[in-house]
Amino acid sequence: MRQTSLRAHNLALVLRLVAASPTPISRARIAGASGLTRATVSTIVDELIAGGLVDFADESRTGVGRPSVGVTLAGTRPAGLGMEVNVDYLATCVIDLAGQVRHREVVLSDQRGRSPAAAWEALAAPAARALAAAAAQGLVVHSGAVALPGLIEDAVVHVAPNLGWHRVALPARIGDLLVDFGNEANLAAFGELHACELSSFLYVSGEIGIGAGIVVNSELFRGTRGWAGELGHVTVDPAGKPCRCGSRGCLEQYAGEDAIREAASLPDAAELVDRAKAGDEATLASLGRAGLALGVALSSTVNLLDLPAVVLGGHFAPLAEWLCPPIEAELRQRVLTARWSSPLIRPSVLGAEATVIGAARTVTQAIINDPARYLASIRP
Amino acid sequence: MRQTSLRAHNLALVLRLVAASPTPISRARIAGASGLTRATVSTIVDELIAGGLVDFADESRTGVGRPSVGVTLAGTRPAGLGMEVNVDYLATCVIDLAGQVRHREVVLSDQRGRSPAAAWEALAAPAARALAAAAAQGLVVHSGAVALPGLIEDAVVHVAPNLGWHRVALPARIGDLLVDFGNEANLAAFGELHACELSSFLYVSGEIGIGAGIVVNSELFRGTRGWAGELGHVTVDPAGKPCRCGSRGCLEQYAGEDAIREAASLPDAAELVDRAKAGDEATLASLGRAGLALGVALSSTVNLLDLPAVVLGGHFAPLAEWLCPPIEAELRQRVLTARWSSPLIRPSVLGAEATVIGAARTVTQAIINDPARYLASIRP
DNA sequence: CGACATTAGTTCAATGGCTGAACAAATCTC
DNA sequence: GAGATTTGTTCAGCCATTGAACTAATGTCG
Repeated sequence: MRQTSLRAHNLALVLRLVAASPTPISRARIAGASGLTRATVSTIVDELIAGGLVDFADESRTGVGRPSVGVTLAGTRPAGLGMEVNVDYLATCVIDLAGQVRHREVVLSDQRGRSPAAAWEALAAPAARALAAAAAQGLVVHSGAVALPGLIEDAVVHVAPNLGWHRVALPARIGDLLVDFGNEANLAAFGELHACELSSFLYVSGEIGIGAGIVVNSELFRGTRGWAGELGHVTVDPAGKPCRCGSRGCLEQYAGEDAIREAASLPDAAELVDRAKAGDEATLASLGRAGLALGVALSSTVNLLDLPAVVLGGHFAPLAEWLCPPIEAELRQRVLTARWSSPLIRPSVLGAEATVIGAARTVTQAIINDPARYLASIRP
Repeated sequence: MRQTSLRAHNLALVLRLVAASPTPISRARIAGASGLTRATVSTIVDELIAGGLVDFADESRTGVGRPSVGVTLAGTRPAGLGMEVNVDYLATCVIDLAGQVRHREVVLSDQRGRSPAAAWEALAAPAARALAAAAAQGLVVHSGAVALPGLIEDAVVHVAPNLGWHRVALPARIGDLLVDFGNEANLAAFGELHACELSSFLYVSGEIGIGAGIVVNSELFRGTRGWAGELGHVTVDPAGKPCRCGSRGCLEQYAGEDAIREAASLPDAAELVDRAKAGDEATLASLGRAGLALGVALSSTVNLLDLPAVVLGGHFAPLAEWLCPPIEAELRQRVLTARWSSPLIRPSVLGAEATVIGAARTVTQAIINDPARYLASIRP
């Protein structure tokens, strides 16, 4: 470790404290919380202000002693562009450093059977609109991130079954913007992490397939190659229904959107919530079976990973009312530690927006985690 | 981060490089590998030598240029005492900084129904013998670690079903020695990590129960409270055999030692290997069924955690010959990524010794990870 | 109302630790 | 034996943090 990395570390430390504070925080309090001296904090804050990452707040604290000048995250300079290519829609969003959503758009557009190149082309227009909207608000977008429903490693999609993609090399930029790529469920979990007060949970993403993001102590667990969280292919019944992955009895065959819809004899999954509310027998039975299967798979997951909470996201979120009871019953029975510490189950806070917001958040979070690199990149 | 923590970080960085090198490594090469200057590395090595953590090697490299003086881990000063309290035996071992096993002892002693206090008393004698053996070799034992087959958190055993323990507070010392406590499977995985060349794997511990340790990028994944890895209670068949944990169809009911032995109609599990070698039909069938169940549970685990390898430890290690084929068949079918990257399955290198060695290793590894703290503790 | 307590922020010399260049040491090659 | 090569040391310089003294701005209380 070099000497300059000490400063890099402390820049990150201070910026993290500013980001974690809901209200403007004084340099004196930063010093107290970080263990640094007030002198050091002042020089570091000066550097962050010069780089446009934080700003002084207008109001100052009132009370005994000299009033403090609050420090907040800058609302304008580095923003993040999040994008999502999913089976039947494209989505974009822009968030600022503070995590505020400043622009959002969803374009219904079926990607099944389309080539990756066609998807990039389709994404170009909403991405350009997002950048324009950001510019209109004085935001400078630093870079972008794209969420995809597939297994991604080193800028290659190994497979994205529901898009029909296979071994697709990903572009380094969309337009002029540097972009990164990530798995849909992982990014949704990342988005949810910053929107709810939980710091460890399993985020279950119910889209056409079922994925999951594992968050432990506020960090995403990615596994060796970033492919952790394939909950949809956890075995629920070894001799069960064949799955298109080649296995049998995968969770997806019992709790996937298509499986629930078919078992409820519905032509369109969008009707599920209404039918369930209306008390439709077949729908309720189908949801009960899905909840049971989810309960079995989640129990195994919790036993393996020791997670205190499960967040139901994507299409599962609005169905939580009917899915939670059977899931909870299975967890109570099957989780070894449930007797004295039962896992919490609840719907996602962000719902369908979790994925794009999470993608955009990776951009801003990378800056917050390593401000020195960002500062070096904007003026060498 | 303070200024002194820069030195602390670099002490660890240099010591880690020394520990990672199989042969003595020169200060010049440490400088090259660490990015520090030769000057800095020299002062840091001086400090480590003064603290007794490393030593200069006797021989020096021959070749063009000034011969280098190698640096190695010191073989004497801080050693670790590992202990294991298991269902039917107690074990102790002493390892030095370099990871060499310098003493080992196993005492057959049934702990079922004995109180925790009785277990500590039984452990005192072998622990004292280990300390004496260490002293006779000039080793200074720094502290100890005890492996237990149960769920442990903050020096409390929540439950250790096979020992019959429940909510047991653990002592901070055994004799005069500071001790720490850990889960048997986790510590075995930790031991195996340093004995094999894999850096990411699932260690499956087949004792009376079935546990697992999850290792990702050379780090143990502990979950939120340290209870990750309860593989034995992953559901293999939702409507299957009832388990004493209160659930149904747990892996332990199909692949636990008792389950395999009973299905093979054997009075003693020790005969399993001989019977299998002799080609006994019932034994082979029982092992086949166990392998299948293991395959199902491991497939789900690999899908969730993205692990490239599975190590069969404990009683599974000598049975690997018969367990591997059905496990591999299931993994090929059920692991989503198996088509292009099939997980490796293999028996443990350390076998039954993995757990105690892993426990002892936590002591020495803690010193290697934070030498500054150790140095401060031995002379304030 | 004014002295004092209190809290925030700045200044500056001192310190700890790393760097880089020059140098000394030990070996090999030709 | 001269030169090339590599290792390790010495030392001045630099960078970031520290700690104490100082200034600044407010509230409190007699």
